Amino acid sequence: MPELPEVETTRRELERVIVGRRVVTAYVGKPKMIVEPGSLRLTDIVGARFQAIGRRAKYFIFSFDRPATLLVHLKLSGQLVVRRGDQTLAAGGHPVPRFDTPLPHRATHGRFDLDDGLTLWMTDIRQFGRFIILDRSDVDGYFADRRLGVEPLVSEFTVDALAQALAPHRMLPIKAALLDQTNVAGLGNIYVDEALFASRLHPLRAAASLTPTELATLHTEIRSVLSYAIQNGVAELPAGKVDPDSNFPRAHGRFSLPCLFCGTTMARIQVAGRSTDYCPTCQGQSSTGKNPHERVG
DNA sequence: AACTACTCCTGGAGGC
DNA sequence: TGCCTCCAGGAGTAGT
Repeated sequence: MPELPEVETTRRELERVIVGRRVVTAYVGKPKMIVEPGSLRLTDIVGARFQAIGRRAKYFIFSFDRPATLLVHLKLSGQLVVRRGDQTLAAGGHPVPRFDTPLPHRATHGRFDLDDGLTLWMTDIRQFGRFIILDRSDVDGYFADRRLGVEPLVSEFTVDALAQALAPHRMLPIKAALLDQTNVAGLGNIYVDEALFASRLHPLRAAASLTPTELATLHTEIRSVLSYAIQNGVAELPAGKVDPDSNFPRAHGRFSLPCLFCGTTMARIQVAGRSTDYCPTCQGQSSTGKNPHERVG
């Protein structure tokens, strides 16, 4: 499920390959996947040249040498692949179907032929992904309308910013608060579990109840987990389960497996309608800020 | 304002 | 083998 690290690593791959290329054809087979809030249409990017590929939260921002701008959201199961013939030049997102699958796949819904023989394919088993066409000047407003929170990897994301975002949520579980894109933008189910595990925080702790020490730890671990994933390969769990011998992800997908720190069997609960894996020992309800590992060894 | 429940989809897994 | 049910989850919306 593409979260911030998957979108960011994919963005970098795409940027390397398609910036400077010109769009020859733009086709999206499912009308419901096209969002055109203004006067611009998908066809308005035909003939345009890619200038830059940006990212905000889990949105790709494709900028061109004209005002028409394309946002892409992969939601749960979208993937982007750039091919020249059978050769894959860039790929990212949900790994099903496999990135080397012959395209178009029956779940391929977007096809953008570029000059230089390249094609950008969008495949999405669940059809939740979206192509959003906006005027360049309306992009900031689009995100503002969604009240997207701070980006966790920019300097504006401080401990204080995190504290302010969580403060209104007196009853909401910290897990639910971190999934809410208006608080922090870009985290999803996997990396919230990872950040809470690394921070030794129980997912049901009330968001506004964190001590200053816990907030500082959570702030550090959110950045650490995201940065690690971007640097070392992303956490995709095609079958919803992690490889038992892998040490990443360390929490999500490890339900019923031993905690990598203390050996306790990892538990799974539902929080905000999402499967949430955590260690009952390391992430106890204690709000003392004491690290359970100091006792476990 | 804060929070919950539901919706969109389909493939894969597990039960019998 | 073959049904059937359940599960996975980002984000928008409606309702409490």
